[in-house]
Amino acid sequence: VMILRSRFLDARRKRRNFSKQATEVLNEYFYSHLSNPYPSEEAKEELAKQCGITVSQVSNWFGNKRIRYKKNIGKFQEEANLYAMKTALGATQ
Amino acid sequence: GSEDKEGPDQNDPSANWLHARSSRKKRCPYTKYQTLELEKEFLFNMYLTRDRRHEVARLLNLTERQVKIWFQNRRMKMKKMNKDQPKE
DNA sequence: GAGCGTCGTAAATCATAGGG
DNA sequence: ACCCTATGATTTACGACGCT
Repeated sequence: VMILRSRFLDARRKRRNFSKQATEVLNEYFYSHLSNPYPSEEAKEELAKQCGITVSQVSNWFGNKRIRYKKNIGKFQEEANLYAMKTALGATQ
Repeated sequence: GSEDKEGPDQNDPSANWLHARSSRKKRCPYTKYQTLELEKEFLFNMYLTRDRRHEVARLLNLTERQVKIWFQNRRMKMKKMNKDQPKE
């Protein structure tokens, strides 16, 4: 009974990690807008479509990313450089 | 020179984002009982009258402001649930 | 013009996924 | 199996702004 109840109450917490590809798309947006990583509603919709997730999930992702990045910039430095290089290469193409 | 680092850092990007919220109350999770009672009240009606808010706050040992904000958040949650999954 | 409404968010916390 | 970190989702608490 307790199991059933807890499952019912927390059903929405069931999750799977996003695909590698989706994470890639989100990170590309995040690091290419690092000075203001706040996508508009339209941008969120576009990202959601590209990633195959909901707009709410995109919002969650950015909320988590911003705070976790800010809390430990050092940990994300490598990732930041990687995506910065990627966009730079894309631009020079 | 001081520019031997890569370009992207330049300044601290996080300092740029949003207000550095100094004096905000730390989030304190409500007890099971408090949440349950708030949910029951919400089921009864989604909007509180002044008197009801006062009463609920007193009963649950929360401030009226906390109760007000809880209802605001709860309404937003309901809206989000309807948006994400219209049924259940 | 004080007061409550929504909207978007920060920050902490929760619950689990995933990997060693 | 166990432990630990990463990660997505949820919960408090506000600021900004709207309406009355």
